[in-house]
Amino acid sequence: MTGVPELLLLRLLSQEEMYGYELVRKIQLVTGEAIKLGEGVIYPSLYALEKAGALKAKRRKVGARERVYYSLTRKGRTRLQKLEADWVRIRDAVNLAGEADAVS
Amino acid sequence: MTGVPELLLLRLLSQEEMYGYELVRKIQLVTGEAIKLGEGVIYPSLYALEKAGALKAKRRKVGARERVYYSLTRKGRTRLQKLEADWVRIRDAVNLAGEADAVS
DNA sequence: GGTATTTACCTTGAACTGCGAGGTGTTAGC
DNA sequence: GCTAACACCTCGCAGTTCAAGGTAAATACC
Repeated sequence: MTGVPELLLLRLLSQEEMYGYELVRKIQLVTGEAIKLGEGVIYPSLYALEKAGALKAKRRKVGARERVYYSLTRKGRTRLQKLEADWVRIRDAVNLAGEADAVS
Repeated sequence: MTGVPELLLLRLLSQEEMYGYELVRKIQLVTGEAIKLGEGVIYPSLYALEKAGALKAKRRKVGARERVYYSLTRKGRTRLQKLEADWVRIRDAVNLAGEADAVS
């Protein structure tokens, strides 16, 4: 209904490229622990977004360890804008419904 | 993740008892067309909530036509409070993430 | 009188989402 | 040498949401 995980991923990646494990912790950080998305959510989401052409992956060796960095494509930026708009629409609608309800 | 449909249902029914078909239109009305939940969402939700003890149903004849009116139980009010709190948590977290992201 | 729309109920099957719990191997600290 | 953190990945379930159907009565329209 709201697509919150995807929205958060695209938002963060629109700022700077990051890798999966990093995103898991970053999301907890920027939401003040309120939203915790596990790796079981993050990794499949990243693959789906990459497959959809919204993200591009870049494998990079850091020492002997490999990380997969993701960044937004042009298509990804378009998608982010749409998700932001959707979110605002839903958020405001729910708030509106709350007020209308309280008043009625 | 957010349980928006259930939240809207419980909110509306906490104000006054209503029947399924009425709820479908009411939700469109109070959200300014932004959220449209079809009968395929509403009816199963109502049954589930009734089964969970959050709603009670009252069949009433209006003319020769029968309507099923739903209203909140005490358990339903508790559940509504929890959902409201959850919603605020998610909403604020997403907003917070947006700001943190824009600033960083 | 007949027909179309609206009211009102309900079900089904599928798609999509989200997640916990698992597994592998690497690096760092003690 | 051992434990904890790092970093990747997958599986299968459970829950949510939906479009599309179907029934039947009431109303509106011609």
